[in-house]
Amino acid sequence: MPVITLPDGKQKKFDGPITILEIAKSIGPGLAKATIAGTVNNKLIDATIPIENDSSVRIITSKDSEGLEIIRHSFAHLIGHAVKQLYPKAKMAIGPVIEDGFYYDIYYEKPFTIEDLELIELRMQDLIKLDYDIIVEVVSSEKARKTFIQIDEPYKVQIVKEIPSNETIKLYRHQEYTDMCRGPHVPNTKHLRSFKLLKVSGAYWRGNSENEMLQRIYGTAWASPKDLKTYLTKLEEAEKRDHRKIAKKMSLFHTQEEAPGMIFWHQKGWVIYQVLEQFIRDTLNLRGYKEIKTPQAVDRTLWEKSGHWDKFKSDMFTTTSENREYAIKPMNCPCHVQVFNQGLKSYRDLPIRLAEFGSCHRNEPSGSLHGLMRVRNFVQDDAHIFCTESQIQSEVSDFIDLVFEVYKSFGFDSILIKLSTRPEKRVGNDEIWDKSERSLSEALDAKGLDWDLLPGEGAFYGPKIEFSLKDCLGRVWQCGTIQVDFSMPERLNATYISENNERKIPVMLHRAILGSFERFIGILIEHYAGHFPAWLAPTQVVVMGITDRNSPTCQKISNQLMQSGYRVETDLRNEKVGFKIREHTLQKVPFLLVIGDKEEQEKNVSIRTREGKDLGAMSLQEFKSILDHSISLLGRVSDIN
RNA sequence: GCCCUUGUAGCUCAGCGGUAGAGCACUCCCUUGGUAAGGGAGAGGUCUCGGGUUCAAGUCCCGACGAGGGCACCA
Repeated sequence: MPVITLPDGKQKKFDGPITILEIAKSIGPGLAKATIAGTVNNKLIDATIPIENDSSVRIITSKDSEGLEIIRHSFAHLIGHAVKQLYPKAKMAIGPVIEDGFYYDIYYEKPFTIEDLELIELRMQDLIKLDYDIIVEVVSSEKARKTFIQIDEPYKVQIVKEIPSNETIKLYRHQEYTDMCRGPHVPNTKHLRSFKLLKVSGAYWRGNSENEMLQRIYGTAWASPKDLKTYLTKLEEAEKRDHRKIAKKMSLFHTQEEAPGMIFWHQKGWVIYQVLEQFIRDTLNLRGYKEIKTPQAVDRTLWEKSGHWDKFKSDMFTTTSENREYAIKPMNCPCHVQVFNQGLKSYRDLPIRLAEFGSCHRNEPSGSLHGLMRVRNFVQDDAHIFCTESQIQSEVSDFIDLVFEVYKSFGFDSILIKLSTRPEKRVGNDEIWDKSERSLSEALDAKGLDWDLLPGEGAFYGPKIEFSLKDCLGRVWQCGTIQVDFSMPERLNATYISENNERKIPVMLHRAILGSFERFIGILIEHYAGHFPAWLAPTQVVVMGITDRNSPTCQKISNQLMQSGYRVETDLRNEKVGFKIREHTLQKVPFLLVIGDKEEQEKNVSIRTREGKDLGAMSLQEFKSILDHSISLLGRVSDIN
């Protein structure tokens, strides 16, 4: 005789075991219709599993976030149902929920094509329309094992094997199709309405590249057709922001076959790059960093000493000369230690902060290359801080402030922070790792920041904090980082003289704010959709005339602006002003300056913004102050779109 | 690196066995026009590269390279 307590505190008494669905029915038919699952004492449960004891219960519909997740999970099963009908020989592996959707990994002898995907989607739609009940069955792991052996699902058998044998397993029956899941799932396919299969791709079984490759079908699903449409529109919009497309239209850079993963910067892209570099240089100079420059290619013996040769040999580009082997540097730190090692250092000299805009090459796997986001040649806003152990925390703390300040200058407010700790392949003893990891987490906590722990994801020489930004597609890109390194200074014989006149080994902090300029510019292109704030805009002003008569004046005004240090173009082409306005607006130039007879007479310039706003006529002096103001805002503008 | 898709004019794309096509851009001519495309003419391609099938190959097959989407990797 369970007593059921509802979220509003109301209690209901039932004569015997009762299901979520039945409780919902007792409240009202509308609710019953919308019921997807429930929670019993805050634990998720299927709508059709009987509750025996007194419990507090919550009913879940598609309006709850758990509800949407359950819907997506059930859609994954529905892929299974459809696929097994169409391709009986397919073997189902795993089908989890992911952000905005779900996928299913499947083994099948032939690769699925786009046409297969359409067929599967159509079959799913047919199955949904049957409004069939999904039957959940709680069984022993032995029974589950036998079931999957019987229907010849080897991947499921493997998964069952890894579940402790005393645990029960839930089987979900979709008519003739049987799947297995922690659940819960929707009780009927009538809850599955708004979805779309998006793509097929390869994926390793268990995410391990040693294993066979399965085929992954991705889909998205939502509580309503409206939500689905909103999401699909968002995807389209995001695609328009793709930095590779925008960069082509704006002529920022290109790549070509002969140099995969390396960037040919065009003038306009290079302007952005240089403005960024100077901005970081100025910022670092104010904070006691000393900029240096070190060699591109260094003898392999240095990389052997630093430990890179051992761990990353195949990822480095090498070259030989006169029987000596060199590696093109994949990072700057070993060279920075060489600079530190010149001359005897005292504890009084520490911390020493050496910065370099160092060009690095890494032979990244071909399949990982992606526009500016993942390249083989990149430049970091790199620096290494040599300090004592007692200085670590304050250096880390200052750096975190710096990162947030710099990101703010670009208008980034959602920053993800992750702390990565010791990996399996590493140098240095556990005591050192304990100390390093603690110093990072304490610095973060002292600032009251939210962060995620990534166990085992640290660099081989030390733990790290990573700062990541999200791009328009929701992909997360790591930018800033700070890494504690107790090992490399020792390996490369860095020392300083302590207060007690002893030789001691400094701690080294590897750190970057933007990460690579390439990636950061990629993120900026997508973030601004090409509408760079005036500070970064490759061309800040275009001066154009109405007729040929106005050309000399245009030229004069352009020259004046250029002499004041602005980035200016002059458009004297034999085209109508509307045509020129259109072109430069599409090129996202922030300010368009129009000169006609009227302006010439009144010694004015007419201003139009790329947003289409007419600022009217004004003196050149007035315009300059508008431009100065716009530039001084940096990227701290919320209305850039 | 692995799986799938893909590579035609400067760009975006059509053509899918029978001697290369469109729009935009480009060049020239006309037009001097007041805030998102004025008009006309012309030029432009070893169809990524290398093999093969065929009387005949952008078109079909194999391979290489690049690109796209994932997976794996990311010091």
